[in-house]
Amino acid sequence: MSEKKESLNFIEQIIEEDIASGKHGGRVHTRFPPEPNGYLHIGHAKAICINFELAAKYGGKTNLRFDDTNPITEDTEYVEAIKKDIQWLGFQWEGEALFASDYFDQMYHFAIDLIKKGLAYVDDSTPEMIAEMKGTPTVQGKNSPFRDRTIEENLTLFEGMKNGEFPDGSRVLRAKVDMTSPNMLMRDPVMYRIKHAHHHRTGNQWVIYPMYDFAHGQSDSIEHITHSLCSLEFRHHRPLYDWFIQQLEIFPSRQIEFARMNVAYMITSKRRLLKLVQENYVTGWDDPRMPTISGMRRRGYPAEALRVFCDKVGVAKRDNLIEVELLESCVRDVLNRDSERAMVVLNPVKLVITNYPDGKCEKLSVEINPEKPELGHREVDFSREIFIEREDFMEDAPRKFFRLSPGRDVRLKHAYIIHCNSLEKDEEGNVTEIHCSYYPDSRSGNDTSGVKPKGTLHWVNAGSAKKCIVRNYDRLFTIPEPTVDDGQDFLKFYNEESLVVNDKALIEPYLLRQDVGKSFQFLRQGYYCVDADSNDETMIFNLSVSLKEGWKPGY
RNA sequence: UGACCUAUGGUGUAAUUGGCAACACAUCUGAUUUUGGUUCAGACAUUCUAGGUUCGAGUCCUAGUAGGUCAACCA
Repeated sequence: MSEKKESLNFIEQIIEEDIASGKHGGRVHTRFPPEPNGYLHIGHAKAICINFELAAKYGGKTNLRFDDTNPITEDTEYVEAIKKDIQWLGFQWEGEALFASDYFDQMYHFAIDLIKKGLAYVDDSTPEMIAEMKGTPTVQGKNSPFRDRTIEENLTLFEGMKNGEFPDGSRVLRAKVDMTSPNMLMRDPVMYRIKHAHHHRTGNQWVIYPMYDFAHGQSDSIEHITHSLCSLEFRHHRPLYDWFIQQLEIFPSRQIEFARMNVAYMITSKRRLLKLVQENYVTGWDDPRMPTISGMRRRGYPAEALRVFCDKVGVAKRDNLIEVELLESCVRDVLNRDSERAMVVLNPVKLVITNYPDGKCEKLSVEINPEKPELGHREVDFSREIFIEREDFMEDAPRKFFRLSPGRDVRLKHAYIIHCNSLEKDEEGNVTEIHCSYYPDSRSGNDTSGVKPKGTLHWVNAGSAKKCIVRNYDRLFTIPEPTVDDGQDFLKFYNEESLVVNDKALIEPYLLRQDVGKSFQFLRQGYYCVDADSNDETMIFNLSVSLKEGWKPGY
């Protein structure tokens, strides 16, 4: 057996070094820490895959922990949606879902520890004054006049903060680190602020809430997380993350930063996604155009495709912009393998087979999925009148056009080879009907005609065709990076044609009453899934991704 | 007027740690095909720049250049 050396990403290298050195007894424990203030998107999908797959690879565990330390933006509605998305992606966290708010009491005592060590103080300065004293990246900060309060006074005031004796914004608890540090985050960061707000889990029990820097690392430590993975923006937080753990003398979780994923034509800013929803540019968080996990699910992207995509994208520390084509390739791959085939005519034109007996109806056998022959066949009606795709016919066709044109032959998929004889047009010159004759000995499966047409067309039987609605989706924005210039006007790059509804498409009856979410390959066109808006009257299909097109008509 | 991070095909990641620059996507050829799909074969790189160390540098050293991040009582 030839051993192929597997290449490791930089996080795996760190983990393997830790295991080799016996750190934490070789244990690997990660966590996915969403804030329940919005829906998960493609960027979260990458973080989820990394955390869960890395832990699984090394026999470890992954916690789901909601980072709910800001009561005014968070809600249980998001908690449930986030859980659903993670499970749909195919992952299960260790035990029950956890919450940073579960540790509020412990964090409070951590803060008291720090005060007692002379490493934290209550600051009465206004937010403006604190910002002023903090300096800028290139100008050192200045010490607060409240920095040298006695431990006893700090203890009393902090307890007063906790007991609700002071109004919002009047005081904060700050860590006493170093106002001259070149790292802004080390300039006496705020640990606790006063917020008389209702928390989605602790209700009105608390009026002080810890800041991210005094909650995240502490939660990691409490859960004995070994490798705390986050995105690059948190690089500057690491010295503070380590400082708190060191001063508190608690379990030393380690923060490791990786580059978050950017995908062309997509945005992952929660604020901007919310704006798209609120201003009705999309129909909701799960609009199939949204880069949210729920949106992609409704779009018909299989969870497996998302996982494969995240794996292929890799993990590194440099800024990146992934082409959507890679995502679409992953989606096609899974859908090609798994989805049933069906014939749907999106833009119908009638075709009459003049030498086919009127009133005759044949049951033709069609394969369900050529990639899975074991699935067998089903039957489709064929008769004298059918519909074909308008784009599959051209009166004056170039030589490279392999479809139907007067005088040319073409194969009807699963049926007969036909020869085009004539056509009818309306006053405006639109083709209204195409007349063909068929070769009776060319039936699919036992073709003895010897005719070798260049192309094969999909079709639907006129007598049994049903109308449906097809929602064709395209990228949400017209340029790859709609937020590059950092203007709020990313909306000017909104793609007005990101949704085109087609209500004249014709399906074969087989497609009626299929399960919501089920994917089909509409032969020669693309992958579509059944939308939840479908009902007994009308099926609604969402375009997941089109088939690759090897030939583009030049008109 | 700083600190930190990052630089490898069009895109994204590799390169057994100093030994023939690899894989995937995209693009372009060609073969196969009753889906112009799938599948198969092939093509596509001054490793940011300039010096240096070395038999040998994507990898090590020096100096540049470019991009990113940091000044919420958000996470």
